[in-house]
Amino acid sequence: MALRYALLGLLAKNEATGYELNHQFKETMIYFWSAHHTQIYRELLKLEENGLAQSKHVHQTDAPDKKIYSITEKGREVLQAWLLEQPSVTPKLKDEFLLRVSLFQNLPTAKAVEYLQTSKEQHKQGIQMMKEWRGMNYPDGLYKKSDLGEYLTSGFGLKYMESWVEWCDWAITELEKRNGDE
Amino acid sequence: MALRYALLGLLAKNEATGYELNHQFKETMIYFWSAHHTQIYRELLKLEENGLAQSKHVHQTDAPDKKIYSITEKGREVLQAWLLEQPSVTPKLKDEFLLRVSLFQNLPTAKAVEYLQTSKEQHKQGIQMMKEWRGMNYPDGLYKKSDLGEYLTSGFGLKYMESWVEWCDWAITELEKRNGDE
DNA sequence: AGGGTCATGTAAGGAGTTACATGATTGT
DNA sequence: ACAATCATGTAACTCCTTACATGACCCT
Repeated sequence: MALRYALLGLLAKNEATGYELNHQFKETMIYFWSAHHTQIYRELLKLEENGLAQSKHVHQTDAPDKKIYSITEKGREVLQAWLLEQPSVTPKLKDEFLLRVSLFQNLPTAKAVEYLQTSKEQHKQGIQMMKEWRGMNYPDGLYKKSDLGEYLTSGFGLKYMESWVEWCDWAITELEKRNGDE
Repeated sequence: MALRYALLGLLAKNEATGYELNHQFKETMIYFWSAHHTQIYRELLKLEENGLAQSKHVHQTDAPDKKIYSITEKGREVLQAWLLEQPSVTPKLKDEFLLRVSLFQNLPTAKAVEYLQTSKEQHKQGIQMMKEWRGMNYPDGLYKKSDLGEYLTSGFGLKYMESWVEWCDWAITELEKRNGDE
């Protein structure tokens, strides 16, 4: 059900096409949600069926036609109700990289260190990109009220990546300490 | 497919029943993977079908009968091969709480702050529990080679929760700064 | 000439969740 | 008396992923 509310949340800000919503997902939600475009398009059809969103068909000559979705009053109410519900306690993360890390005793140390180093570099790049994005979107730390959630979660994303990098450094040190006794 | 390797990884350490594997998941993998017992039992049946694990039935009088699974040579090979594959770049986290946070502009500030405070307390308790668990399992920071992965990922879990708490503090401050202009 | 962007979808299959089912023993 | 622990599963359902499909325009 969460995808439904993620889409309603984005539509509560601005009307958008499925294509745009897909990009917004990738841009601002990577650190806590993800969805394929196929899933987004199907969920949008359901939103419309249930009267939570409505669409208007727009004909274009220079590009394929598109459907612009907007949230309905009922959609806003449903979103509100969900937000006021008691959130469940479970975090429920799924990270395949950490799953691999949990099995590092089955790999040669050098290979494990290599994995960590690659991941560290990727996250360092992510930090760089996030900083630029935030600098662009919130100059001088200022943001619109409607961007509050995005501001807070992008702050989380940054912190998450920073602590990931620190953890990589720690883990590499730990691996190198043990190097030799395998 | 990842669940399959998670189970093979646990079985590579020790033979275990589905019931035990379910508990091991909850104890040591919460910060990067999760699975319901129903899924685990189904996957174990498949592992056996594919010759990656084998089971022996054990009759008990004081408790229900059980099936002890152990990894086969083929299972170890398949696990090895997966570990050596290039890990994919995508993190693919799903966190319903952060999804709610991303929509905080639709909630009264007081409610948003309350959510953050509750989450902060939960994570502080998690840190406490994790520290005790690590103190018990790795006295003086020492661990067995076979626990390397667990040692590294539990270190990650600790760091993750700590940075979560820090982020909550920051987010609460940000919310309180804006309080009044809604 | 080839790749990227815009734009929307269907179909098939795999992964994950929820409800149901059983039943003895142990602890509060 | 009631809840938790041990122990395993089926069935129905929803959610998510991957492959396939179309086609014009723009940039290098």
